Amino acid sequence: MPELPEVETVRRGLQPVLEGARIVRVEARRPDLRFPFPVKFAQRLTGKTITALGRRAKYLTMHMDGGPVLICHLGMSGSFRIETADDSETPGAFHHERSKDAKHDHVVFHVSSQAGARSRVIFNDPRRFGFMLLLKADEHAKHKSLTRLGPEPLDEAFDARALATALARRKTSLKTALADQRVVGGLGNIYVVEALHRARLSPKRRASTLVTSSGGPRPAVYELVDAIGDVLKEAIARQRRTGKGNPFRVYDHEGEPCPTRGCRGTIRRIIQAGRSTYYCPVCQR
DNA sequence: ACTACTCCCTGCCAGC
DNA sequence: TGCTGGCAGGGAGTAG
Repeated sequence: MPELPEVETVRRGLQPVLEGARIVRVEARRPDLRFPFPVKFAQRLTGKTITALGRRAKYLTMHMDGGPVLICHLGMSGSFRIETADDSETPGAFHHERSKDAKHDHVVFHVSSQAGARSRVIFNDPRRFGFMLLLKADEHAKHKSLTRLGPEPLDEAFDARALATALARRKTSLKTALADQRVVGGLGNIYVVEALHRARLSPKRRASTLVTSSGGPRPAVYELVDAIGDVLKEAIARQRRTGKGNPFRVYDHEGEPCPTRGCRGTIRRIIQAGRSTYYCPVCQR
C-alpha cells in the first residue's frame, strides 16, 4: 500500500541508478497492468537518457532527454528492485535477489550508467493495480492524472489556508476528504488515519466543520496540517534509517489502548467509504 | 458539482 | 490437510 512516504522512498532508491543513465532496452512482459501499456512503450523509451526522477503525490515521474515523461503508479502492490551486474564474481552476470514471485516481474528496464555500469530495474506488481503512462513533454503538464491532484503535503504551499479552501463546503467526512487526491496529494488510508489521530480529530466529522463561515481555517486545521507533515516526514525518515515500514500507532490496532498520552480510550475500527478507519472515540473529536 | 458506490486483481488468513 | 470466503486498498467509472 504505497502512499507518499513509500513512493518517496522508492524514488530515492532508484535515483542513484537511474538519473543520468541511458535506457538500453525495455521489456514489457505482458500487454497491460491496470491499463494497456502505452503504444510502442518499449520502443519509445529505448535509447533515452533519464534526466531526472521525481515524484508527485503517489506518482513517480521519470523525465527523459528530449521531453517525454514516464509516469508510474505503484497501485497497491507495485515495487521496483535493482539488479546490478557484479563483475567481481561472474563477469557480466547479474545478482539475483531471491524472488519467488518473478512471475509478477512485468517490466524490466535495462540501463547503462554514464560510467558504463549495467543494471536492471524491475517493476513487480502481483495485483496489477499499478500503471504506467508515457507522455510527451507538452502533454505532461496537462494530463488529468496530474492536474487533478491537490497540493503536495510537504510543500510550503500546503498550509492551513489551502487546506481550509479544499475542505470548505464538503459534506463528506474528514477521513474521506483527506483521502481524496484532489484535496491533498499523496495521502492514503493509513496516513490519513494516523494524521487524524495525531491531530485528535474525529474521522467521522464533516469536513466543512473545520472551516469558518467565511472560508477560513479553524484552529484544528493548523493542527491537522502539522500532523500530516509530521506523520509523513517521520515515515520517510524512518524508512531511510531502517529500510522498513512503519509501526503505526492506530492503523490495524483495533481493541488496543489509545496511544495518546493520558487517554484511556480504546482504538475502534469502522468502515468509511468502503475502507477501514481506526480511531479513538475518546480523544479524537 | 458533488457524493457514494462498484470494480479491478492477487495474496493472505481465518474458519471449517 | 485443503478448500472457501472475506478482506486489503488506489483510482477510474458510473449512477444519482
